[in-house]
Formats: sequence, C-alpha cells, structure tokens
Amino acid sequence: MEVRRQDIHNSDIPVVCRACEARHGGVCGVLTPEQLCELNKHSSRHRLDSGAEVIGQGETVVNYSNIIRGVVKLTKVMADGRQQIVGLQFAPDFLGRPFIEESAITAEAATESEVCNFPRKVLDRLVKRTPELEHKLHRQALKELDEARDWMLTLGRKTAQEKVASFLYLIATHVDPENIEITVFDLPLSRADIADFLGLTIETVSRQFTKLRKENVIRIENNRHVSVPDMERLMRYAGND
Amino acid sequence: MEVRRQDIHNSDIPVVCRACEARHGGVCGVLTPEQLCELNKHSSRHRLDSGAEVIGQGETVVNYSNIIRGVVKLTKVMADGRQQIVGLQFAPDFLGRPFIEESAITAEAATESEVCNFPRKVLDRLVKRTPELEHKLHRQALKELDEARDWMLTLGRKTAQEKVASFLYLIATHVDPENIEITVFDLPLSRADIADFLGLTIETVSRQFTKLRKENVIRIENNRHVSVPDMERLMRYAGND
DNA sequence: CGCAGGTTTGAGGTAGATCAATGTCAGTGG
DNA sequence: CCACTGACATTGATCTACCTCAAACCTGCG
Repeated sequence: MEVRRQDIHNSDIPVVCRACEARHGGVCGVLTPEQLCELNKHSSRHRLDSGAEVIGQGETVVNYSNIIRGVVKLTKVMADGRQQIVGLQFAPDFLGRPFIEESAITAEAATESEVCNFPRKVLDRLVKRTPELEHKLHRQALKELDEARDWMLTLGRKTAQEKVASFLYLIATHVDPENIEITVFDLPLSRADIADFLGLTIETVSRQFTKLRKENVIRIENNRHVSVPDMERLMRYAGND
Repeated sequence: MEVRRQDIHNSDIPVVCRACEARHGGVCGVLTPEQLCELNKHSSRHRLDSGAEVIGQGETVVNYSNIIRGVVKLTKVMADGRQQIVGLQFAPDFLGRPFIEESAITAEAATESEVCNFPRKVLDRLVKRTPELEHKLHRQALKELDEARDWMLTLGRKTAQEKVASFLYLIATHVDPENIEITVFDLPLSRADIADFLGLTIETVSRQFTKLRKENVIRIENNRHVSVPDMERLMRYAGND
C-alpha cells in the first residue's frame, strides 16, 4: 500500500520540483509554492559529464545551482598550475557564493552529475525578500566553514596516512545523503583529485592506499570501489580520537 | 574646525557604544538604537591578556563577542597535542558560531585585546527578528569561508618560504582596520603561533624569516617589528601572481 | 590486439622535521 | 650596576617523510 506524501498545495508546485532532492534538505525546501514557481520559471536542469566545469576561477557569476545528483569539487589554482581542492559539495547542496561578482574558485563535476541552474539575479532578489532563505544559505555557509576548518587541520598537521584515512572517512560519511555513515562505497574522485584534495602527490596517495589495504583497514576493488570492515579503526587511522 | 559625526538619535545610543569600533563595520552597525540598547543591557566589555582563552574546543557556547581591539586566533587541537590555527580574527569582527551548542574550536587572544561579550540567547533572539542582522552575520561567515579556502591552498600547496611570505602579506593587509595594506607593522603572533598557523615548525619559520631578511624582502627588529620595502615583491614570494 | 588513461611500484633526492646547542632580551633581585 | 633567570628566537647537524622521475602494470575499448 502506498502512502501519498503530504505536501501542502502539492499541485501548485512545479512538476520538475515535486520529486526533487533539493526540496528536502536543500534551499528550495524553505520556499513557498509561489516562490518555487517563480524560481522555477527561470531555472533549468543540466546533466554534467565528469570533469565538466560549472564556473571558473575569476569568471563572473551569472548562475547559482543546486546539486541534484553527483559530487562537485571546488578548486583553486596557482599561476604555475599547482592546484588545491578546497571543498566537496554533495547533493542537495547549494552551489554558489552569494553577494559577490567574481568567483574566487573553480567548480567542476567530480562525477557525472545533475544540477539545477537559476540566474544569480533572481535568487538574489528572492533572498532580499525571504529571511528564511537567507537563514538557510547562512546555515550552509557556516557548515562549509566548519568543514573547511576541519580540513585545515588535516592539511596542516596530519601525516599522509592520516590524510588518506581522513579522506576515506569523509567520503563514507557524505556520499549518501540518506545514510550518515556507510561502509561500502565508490570513490567519487580519481587519485589525482584525491591528491589535490589532500595536498599530496598521486604516488603518495597510491602508496597509502596500498598500505591501508595491506593492514586490512580497507578493501579495494577496481580502483574506485572501497569497503571498510571497521569504521572505528579507520577513524583511529585518521587521527580522530 | 571639528565636524560632529551625524548619527541618527545619537543620544539614544548607549554611552559605551557611541565611540565603539564595532559599530562601524561590525555587527552592531546594523542595529537600531533600541536594539542596541537591548543588547547593551546584557553585554559587558573585557580586557584580555595575550593568551587568554575566550572559549575552548568542546565547551558549550554561552557568549558571543565583538572584538574591539587586538587579534584573536581560532585553533583546533588533536588528541596528541598537534595544533593548527584555523583562523585569525581582527577588530571589529564578530566572534562566535551561531546556531550551534558546542564550540568546535578554541578561541584565544593572540595579543592583548578587548572584547564585548553578550549572551548567546539574546543575540539569537535578536537575529530571528532582524533580517539585517542575519544578513550581516551571513556576510561575515562568507568572508571567513573565503579566507579559510585561501588558506587551504597555502597549507596544501605552498612551500615553507611561500607560506611565511603569505602570512606576512596577510598580516600587512589585516592588522590595521583602517588601512588595507601597510608596510610597517608588529606581528601579532609569536613564532610558535605562526608555525601553528602555517603547518610548520618554529625552526622552519625562523629559518624562512632569516632567509627573507637576507634577501631584503623584509626588515625585522626586535623579533616582532617588520617592515616591507616592496609589497609587490613580497606578494611574488607568497606565490600570488 | 594494441593503445590510452589511470594506477601502482621502485629508486633516489630533498624540503622540512627533529634534536640539540646557542643567542637575545626583558625582568628581578643582589 | 651587573649577575641570574626564563621565555622566546636563531642556528647547526642529522634524519625522514614525502616528492620526483621513471618504469611497469592494469583495464576497458576502438
């Protein structure tokens, strides 16, 4: 027997939004049906191939997005090409930096993904009139700030082994929006991306993977598929006591 | 001839607030005189010795603060004592993490400082009723997020030399709330703090200082007093082209 | 099959850590 | 006025974790 989800004025909600992930936990969740309709008029869904760029460092921001599916990496590059991933965003995160013209970072799909784009101006206008929306964005900004600071400790003070274990733990706790901690998953990032996230080289990342595998902290199949027999043990390897 | 500052209802504003730094650029600037009065009823100024702790990692947040004078460092420590500074806050920054019970970081005065404390509950209540206040806090959170991500690039990808130069440039552009870039200043942090900020040891920091001094990128007197003859050159050493 | 992109493994080099000694300077007290 | 102290900073010698360079190894896929 199927119970119908009880949404207020479900029929007033745009068709594409009705089953949308971003309405549960995402920014759209705080909007009224009318506001959702207005935003929806100007928004469009897009499929992104792995590696597709959403916005580039230094470009003018014309769109914000919601991540519907997939993982998006936020990177910074230096003039000589050295690169650092400064954040990973998972569905149903909001993607964008409000109140600024030019993007300080590059955002690109780490996996095959799906996003919902809407013009900066439309949302900016909506934010001004909707305290709940600003509150929601504020909370996400604070969450990202907490995560960034956690990662600063990892980058500045942890060993290569701890860094890789920390990364695995991060993925285990973020890939699935439903479950807060899963033990079998596919890595959304290549070794090169992982290296850029951890401030290491791909060779060092690879060696640490091998080491963790040999010590039975993780199992790996096909490079990307990972299982963690004992999450507590992984956490200890990550230096999170 | 002296021109009187034109504040609306200046006489309605609490005496201690009238000349306060935090009203110009700080969060109090967005409040009405009535709101300022209410907040002021519950707030108190405090002088902090260098090293004094404002709040500890894991403690329950009961107060927020505004920094009136001085520099406050935000740190994270690992179980074995390894430490990382994850942010520096300068007057007139707001100090606190809204919407959360327990502090994930330690905040302590890096220099002799002055703060204005007010109860978490009073401000939280005020935020709910005042969209402008939430907007202000949102903007500061985004600013801190930008800074955290800039620093992640520094921690993950820069050499010791670039890290130290980046730190000096950061200080040059932040110590004085009035001037965005000054060439002569006192370091608000000890070598140990600088090392914790840069993810290095004090010995490496010291060696890089010496190297920068010998290459005439900076001059140093009394360990703390620094002058920068050519800011562009310092920026190049920092890897910011 | 054979090639291409990603990954692992190996050998050797180096930036930064570690350990230990020395230097500087502001108090403090004789 | 000068010796003593303690906190902080510099310098030196050595070690090592991670990087660099190079080769080998998958694993799909035309």
